Amino acid sequence: METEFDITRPIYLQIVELIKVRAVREFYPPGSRVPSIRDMATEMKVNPNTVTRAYMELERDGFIFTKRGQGSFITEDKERMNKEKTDLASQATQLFISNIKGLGLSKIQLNEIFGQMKKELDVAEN
Amino acid sequence: METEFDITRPIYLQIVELIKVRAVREFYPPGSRVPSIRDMATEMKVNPNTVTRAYMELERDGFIFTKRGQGSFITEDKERMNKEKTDLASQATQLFISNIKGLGLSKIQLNEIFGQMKKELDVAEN
Amino acid sequence: METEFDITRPIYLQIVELIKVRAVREFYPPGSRVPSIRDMATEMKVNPNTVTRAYMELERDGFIFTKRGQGSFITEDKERMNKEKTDLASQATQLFISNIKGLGLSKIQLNEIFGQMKKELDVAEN
Amino acid sequence: METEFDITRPIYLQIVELIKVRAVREFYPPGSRVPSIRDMATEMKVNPNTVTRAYMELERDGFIFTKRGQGSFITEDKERMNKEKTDLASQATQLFISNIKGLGLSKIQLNEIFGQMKKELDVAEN
DNA sequence: GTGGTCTAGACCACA
DNA sequence: GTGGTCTAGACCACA
Repeated sequence: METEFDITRPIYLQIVELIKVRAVREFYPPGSRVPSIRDMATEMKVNPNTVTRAYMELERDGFIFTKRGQGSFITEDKERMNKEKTDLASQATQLFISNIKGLGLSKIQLNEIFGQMKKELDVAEN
Repeated sequence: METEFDITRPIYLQIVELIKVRAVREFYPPGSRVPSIRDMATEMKVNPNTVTRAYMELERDGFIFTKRGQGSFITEDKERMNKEKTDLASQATQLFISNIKGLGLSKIQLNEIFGQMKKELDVAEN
Repeated sequence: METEFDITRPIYLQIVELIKVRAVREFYPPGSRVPSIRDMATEMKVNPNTVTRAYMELERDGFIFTKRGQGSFITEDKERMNKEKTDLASQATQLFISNIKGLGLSKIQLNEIFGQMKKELDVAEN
Repeated sequence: METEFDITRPIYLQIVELIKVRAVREFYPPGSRVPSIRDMATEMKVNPNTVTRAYMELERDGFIFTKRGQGSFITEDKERMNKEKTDLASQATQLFISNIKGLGLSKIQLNEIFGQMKKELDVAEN
């Protein structure tokens, strides 16, 4: 099984993204400790090795840093976090555009959609 | 393994959606024949039974109709197709909102995003 | 082989009807659990997939509802059950008519038949 | 495959009944020739041996008689034919009763059914 | 335990 | 060729 529709990606990458989303949303605030590999593996029901790989990726990426014997911590680098936030927003935007493009929606329909988005995201129309 | 990361959905439902997207985008125009179960199974690298299930779902749903011995065809019901288009747009919108919400983006950032979307989707700002 | 004699219908549809008959006759009362897929497959000596298909059909039809991990249950919707009862009666009636029609029975013979039916079905003649 | 619901019976018996129904309805009038084994086998898409067995059954039963080299013919015995007619009517009646019994229909519903039957079978109510 | 999904492969009816 | 049905059997999620 593996098709152009199989949207599964490696589990370790899914964990990488989860950590990023949680950090950006300050569920894991800057400088806070992320769950231990063991705990995360239990939560995710995956093998600890998989979590290890995810944390290695995050560390190489500068998103977390590890203190021997103490655990891993979210970066306190605000620039870094902002970049991540921007990336996530950008990915979401690109995904939306590619999903919507080609549907042949009318401008009226598109404007309705934007209206809804602005309302739900608290962006005042002027 | 079942985690909040596991975004896999049943393959047959992924095929259902693929057909819908292709039809709404008129890659499969109204009334046209969709690939045979065998061909689709080959294309997707899945078992023919899985495709059969997807096609059954689509037929039950009134999205395709089947002529025994001849194949399956996209509905010519314009209302039906419009409803599907609206649904796809709505799903994409909801997904975007849930992805973006909670990132704590500023109004300036959000407006930039809307500007980009409008540009790529050819919606004139006024 | 496909002749006007071949009265076989798909096994899964035969199971669908069996469940309906048993429910209408309250062998499976409203809200009661129907046998598990495995048990029914064993009872019927068919493959579990075939029973699964029958149960899917019944669920789609609103005749049973399924609780994951617990089993499938007969609808408690009385309207639904009454409709089913009426349908079964109607089918039986049509079958009888088509079997009897064209035999060229005399009115006397037909009236004898009705008399027998009324007697066995406890419908008082007046 | 073979369950309590599998209502298939031996093909040769199905052919036996078909011939009887056709004869009683005078599609094959008394004394007329029934199709040759070969023709019937072709019509039914079954093996000639199967038809042979059906015809043997019918002959043993006195329903048809065979003239060497000429074919098989429907009995001209009117008593015999009447008995057959009565049997078919009786079978249909019993089937109807067993289908309807236990459904718990009200007398009103049952009387509606009888009304419909009488109408379709041209039995005047008085 | 329960149902849900999937594969591999067979055989059939229809055209 | 097309879809329809079925078997045998695997593995999974849910409870």
